[in-house]
Parts: sequence; structure tokens; C-alpha cells
Amino acid sequence: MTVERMPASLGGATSHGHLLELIRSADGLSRQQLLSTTGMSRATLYERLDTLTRRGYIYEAEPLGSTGGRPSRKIRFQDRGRVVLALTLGQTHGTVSITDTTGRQLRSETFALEISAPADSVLLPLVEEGRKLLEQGSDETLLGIGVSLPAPVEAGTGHVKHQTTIPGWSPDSVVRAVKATWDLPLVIENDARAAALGERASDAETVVYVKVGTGIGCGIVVEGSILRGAHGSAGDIGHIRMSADGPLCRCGRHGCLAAYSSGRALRDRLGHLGLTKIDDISAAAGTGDPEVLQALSDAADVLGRALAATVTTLNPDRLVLGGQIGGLPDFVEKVSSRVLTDVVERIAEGMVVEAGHPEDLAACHGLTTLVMRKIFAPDAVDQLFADEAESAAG
Amino acid sequence: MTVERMPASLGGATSHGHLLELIRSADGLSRQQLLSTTGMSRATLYERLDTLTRRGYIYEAEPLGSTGGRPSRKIRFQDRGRVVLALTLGQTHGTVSITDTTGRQLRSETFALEISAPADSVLLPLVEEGRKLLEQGSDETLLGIGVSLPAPVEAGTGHVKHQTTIPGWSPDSVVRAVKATWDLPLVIENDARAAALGERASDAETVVYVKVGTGIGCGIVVEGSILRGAHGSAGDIGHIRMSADGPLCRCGRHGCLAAYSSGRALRDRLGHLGLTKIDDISAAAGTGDPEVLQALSDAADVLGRALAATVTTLNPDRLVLGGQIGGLPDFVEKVSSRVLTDVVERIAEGMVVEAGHPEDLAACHGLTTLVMRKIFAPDAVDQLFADEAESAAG
DNA sequence: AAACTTTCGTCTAAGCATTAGACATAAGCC
DNA sequence: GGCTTATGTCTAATGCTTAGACGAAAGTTT
Repeated sequence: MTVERMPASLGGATSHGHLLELIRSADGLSRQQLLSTTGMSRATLYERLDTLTRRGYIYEAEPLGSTGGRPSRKIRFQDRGRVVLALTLGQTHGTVSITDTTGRQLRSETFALEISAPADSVLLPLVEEGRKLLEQGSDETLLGIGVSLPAPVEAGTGHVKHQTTIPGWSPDSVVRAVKATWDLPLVIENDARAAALGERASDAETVVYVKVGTGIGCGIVVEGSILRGAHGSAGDIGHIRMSADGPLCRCGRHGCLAAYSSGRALRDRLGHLGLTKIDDISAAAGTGDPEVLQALSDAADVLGRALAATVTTLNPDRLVLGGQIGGLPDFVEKVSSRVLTDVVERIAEGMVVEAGHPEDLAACHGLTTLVMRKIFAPDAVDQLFADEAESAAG
Repeated sequence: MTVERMPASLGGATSHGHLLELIRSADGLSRQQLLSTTGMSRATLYERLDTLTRRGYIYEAEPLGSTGGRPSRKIRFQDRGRVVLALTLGQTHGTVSITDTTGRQLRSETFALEISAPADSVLLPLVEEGRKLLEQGSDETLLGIGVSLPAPVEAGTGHVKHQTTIPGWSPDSVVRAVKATWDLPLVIENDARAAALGERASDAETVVYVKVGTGIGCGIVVEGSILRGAHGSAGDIGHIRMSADGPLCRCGRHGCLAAYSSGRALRDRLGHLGLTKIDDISAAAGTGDPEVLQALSDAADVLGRALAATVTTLNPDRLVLGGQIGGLPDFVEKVSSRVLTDVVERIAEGMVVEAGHPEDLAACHGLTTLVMRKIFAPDAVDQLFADEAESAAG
């Protein structure tokens, strides 16, 4: 006799990992609902739920309203007291955050730092602060750690690629600094990419996140996954060439987007006003200084022209701007209008151009998403259960 | 007692579908090799192979060389006599091809057509020619049909999107025209996207395919899958705006890439030489007409500038040029040099810029890939087996 | 030609996960 | 208290998968 099965896509959630995934995605399902959505037998499902409960993956939450008989109880993903530590490093500041499993910040501290300093001198204070922040919580369990950097990161290993922004750091400096304190799942990602992931609303969306701070970074998320390209340089839009004879860029070429629109370029242009820091510029923009506003407008216009090409190539649902410069309302407004006029209507329509969440929050959220994915990926969970069963038997 | 299992990624090929996938990807594996790679038991594997053989999915091929004992026999995916029909429609020509399961053309015929004519008057002759070509083969089984169009196509349904190039076609005109003759798996795709897929070498690569014919099309393949974007307009680079006050484009705006570099733009520029067709231009380029060469060079230069932005955004492994204009050696050369100078070295290095296979072949290959994927996707095969088992039991 | 080696093909008993379904209990509603 | 629905546990049956045996097949080596 053959059993009626659900289409594999929806409910063939037979394994522990997929069942957990189902519970984690739906916020609270009753046993009854799980039985019908998965199509599993009572005995099997209960065994699975039992195991997942015993191992602390799920718990039984409040009852749902009764429909006449005994009320069912929600089964929930065990997120109570589970936290992720996110270290988001920028060029000049770093934030240490404790987040819940959905990426919401619970506690955080921001510090000044100099990213070009030796790796350990930058990282160890942050790690130490992480330890302190963790101690402030009661009954919290740390699940994993995420670190974002304003530099290219190798996809699989999390190694820092040798590059101008972080000259002295060895590839595995972050891994070592963190692993020395916590032997837990660790994810390292470029800051713009982490923020892009943190800004995405649904898994179906294509999001382009552009960070304009000291430099220009960009993260592209297509259907929930980060676009990396052949050598991990996808989204390196700061070096789109806007003209053959433009200003000199740090990369040695002329006319790069970053030489027009980055915070560094603005600082150079506005240096004579005594604005020596990027934050000075955003502050001056707030006061309405006309020269500053004009400079921002020019920068935004060039960026908008470049992004028009990027947007035309990718047809995203959303274009999100962030960073100290990128997030300024006037800047967003100007970029938006330029992009929307330069992009053909078919692509522009329905696309949202907007300022992102405060940068740390976005990156923090993205990092938590990555950490959670790494730990609770169905296959990873199944593997873990299989390994434990094996070692118990062997 | 617990069984040692292979890592799920590699060999956990327990189901019929995944086993078939494994056999299909490796070209000829012995039973012995299958046993060790999958980790399945002899009995189970043999049952699976038996079923797959009985249903005509696989067959036993020639023996491998002996290593001292009885030689093993290769198990092969059943591709003998299996063909796919590919209809590749351009603006002015259409090709009907019979391909083997790897996408290699076996027989083909090319016709002149006018894409702006009513759908049925374009499609029915091609379908009829397809029937004739199929009759020429002996002992061939048609697995499915692929159709590529020089117009946007809706991803899931294969419906033609209402657009300027094909004004009179109803969304489902292609589906109806084909399904009336063959009730088989059908895939409909945009021509540049099909070609992009047809050009890809490995599933790990990111490939940007740019077709310069009458218009400019572009297909982007990331890790084997086609990038579509929010409304399916990803890769619509013909309307990247190259200047605010450039020539008028058909879309009503000024300065679009297509107004500089498309075959149509070249034809307009070279009209006074009596070159009224795109093919005339490529012919004249072959004879070395200096005015034509200069026009091509200019067009290529602008395209190269636009592609530099696209390439910087995506960091592809390969940039492939195709189409009547795009495939011209001088054109490729010029685009390549412009892209490679405009793109920052980190991205340019390792990237290959090259002319694609003749356009029909690439699109044809891509279509076959899509049809084969649709039919032999592991899940689809498993579903089929499950359904049949159920109906046999019920 | 005989011995050797390796694969092939089939079969069996055992193991294990999963299932259908029974049965008792719990809990809210009328 | 009766009704209804969900929960919790248990059992026999089912059926897929496995380990492993066994012999035949088909080459190589001696």
C-alpha cells in the first residue's frame, strides 16, 4: 500500500533538520498542524519533537484558542535566551552587539577604532567588550558570533583578503582572535554584504545595498543569497569608471566612482572648510551649509548615474542606501531621483529607493541571519543528529 | 547499529532521481563505483538501477578495462535516440533544430521571418518544419521542446510579455502553438538568456552574455541559474543611459546604450551607404570598409564602457559577445580592450572576454539544458516514480 | 588450460524506521 | 456532566534497506 505524501517542497519534512526549519519559519505550529502539513505519522512526529525538545531546539509555548475541544499548544523554536554576538567593524568605529535570534539588538556598545591598526589591537578590545556584554545578560546562551569588516572577505573560510584598507591583517586574524575566546560557529563577512542581507525583507527579493562612508561598498542579495562573483568581487562598484579623465582614485586610476562620491572624496573637496572627518560632513549637511550640500548633491548625482547601470543590470526590488554619507536624507533624495530618471521605466517601476536602517543595525541583522543559517541549516542539524546517534551507538 | 553514510552532499543519492542525476553527470559509472560513491547497499542499488533501466532512463554500455578480474560495465544515461527540439527565433530569422540530450545540433533549418507578424503566422511554419525534421530521424524519441524569443518571457509560465518587439502576440501564443502539436515538456526563454546558459562552461561560473544584433540583449548566469531580477528585466542593459543628451532611443529617452551600439543604431548611421540590413553591415565589416569599421569601433567603445559597469557589478568569469554585430572579431576586440582598461584589475584579471558560439548554437544548447533540467530534475523524477507507484497500487 | 581476480546478479534473514490505528487522558466549551 | 478536540503512549504491521553469502561470469595471469 502506498502512502499519500505531501509534495516534497512543502511538507516532506521528515528529518529533524527540516522539521526544525519548518517550526522555525512558521511562528508557532500545533502538533496537529504539524501532522497535517508534514504528513508524518503521529509516532514519528512525536519522536522527532521529543528529540528536538530534549536537545533544546524547540519548546512548547502557550495554547492556541480552543475550537470547542482541548486547545492545541504551539510548538516554538527555542529562541528564549539564545543570543548571537555581532561585531560590526567600520573604518573608524566598531559596534559590539548582542542580538536575539531574529537579529534584533538587545545590548550594544560602539567604540572608536582605527581599522589600519594591527589586527589584534583592534579586535581584542571588541572581543573583551563582547565578553562583558554577555555577562550582563542572565540565562543567556551564546549560539555563535558574526563579524563584519570593511574589507573583502573570502567566502568559505572567512579569511580577510589582503587589501589596502587593512594592510597589516593576516588572513586568519579574525578567526584566531575570536576562536581564542569562543569555540562556537563563526561567520565573517564584508560589511556591505552583511548589511544588504540585513536589509532584505523577503527571501524572494533582490536587494542592492550601497554603503557610502569613507569608501563605497555594495552588497547584492538575490533571493536570499549573497552574490559574490568569480573572485568574490561582485558589487565592487566603487571602481566603476565614470569618466576617462576624472579625479585620481586611490586605486591609481582616474575617474572611478569612489573618486567622485565617497566620503573620502567629499572630505578632500571640502577640506578647506575644516571638515576633516566624514562625520563632520554629515554634521555640516545637517546645518544646511550650502557648499556642503552642493558637494553632496554632486556626489549623489554621479553615484546615481553609476547605480542606474547597476540597477539596470540587476533589476532589484529595492535599492538601499546606507553609511554615514549614503544615509543622509538629501543624499538619498538626490540619488533616487537620478536613478529613477536614468533607468528605463520598466525597471524603475515598483523599485523602492530608500535609506537603510542605521548601518550597524543592518549589518548586525545580516550577521545574525548568517550565523543562524549556518547553525540551523537543515542539513547541518541532520548531520549533527546523525553524528551523535553514531557516537552513542559506537 | 548505525550505518556509515557518505556526506549527503556527495553520495547520499538514495532516491531514483538523485541516482539518475549522478549517472547523468558522470559519464559512465560502473555498478561497483556507484556502490562506493553512494554508499547504498547492493540490493537497493540494484533495485534502483533495475527500475531505471526498465523505464528507459539508463542502459548498460561498454565494459571498462579489466583490472585483473571480470571487467565492470559502464552504466550510462539513456541518451541514445533521445532528442530535443529547439526553436530559436530572432528578429529576422528563426532556426529549427533537433539536438541530442547534451544540446548538440543534429539537424537544423533556418528560415527568414518577421517577428512583428502575428504569432501564428510566425510559429506554425516553424512547428511544421520541426515535424518534418523529426520525421527525418529514425528511432528518435522527442523528449521536449525549447523555444527562445527575442522578447521578455515570464519565468514560470513561459508567457510572452507584452512588449514593443512582438506587439501582436498574446502571452500564451507560443504555448498554444507548440502544445497543439506536441504534448511534451516545454520551455520558453528569452534568447539572450538561453544563449547565456548555452555558453556557460561549468555550473560554478558566472557568465555575462551580451547579444548585439538588431537590438541589445543580455543574459546573466550565476552558478548555473539565470538571473531574472524583480520583474524579470535583469540584464536589460540596452537601456543603460550613457549620456543625458545622446541620440534618441526607441524607448523615447535619449542616450541609451542601444541608441549607440545596437545593430539598428549602426544601420541608421550607415544608411547612406545603402546598408539597409544588419547582415549588410557585418558583410561590409568583413570587406574592411573604413567607415563601417569606424562606426563599429565607436559602437564597441560605448558598449565596452557600459559593460565595464556591468562587469564591475557582477565580477563574472566570462564575458561573452554574440549576435550578428557582437560576434564580429573587430567588435569583440574593441569591446574587450575597453572593458579591460575600464575595469579595475582585481576584477579584470582572470576574466575572459570572447566571442560566443554562433548564436543559434548557443541558444539551442541553452534551451536543451533547460528542457533536460525540467524533465530530469531529481525531484521531478522522484515525483514521477512516486505517482506511478501510487497509481499502480491504487 | 587452469588458477586467479574482480565484477555481476540474486537471494535471505535481520534490522530499523515509519505507519495506521487503538486507547486513554487532558482540557476547554456548552 | 456531556461534548469535542488535542495530547500522549503503545502495538502490531509494513516495507524499505542492509549485511553478507553464494555462485556464475568474464576477464588476466601463469
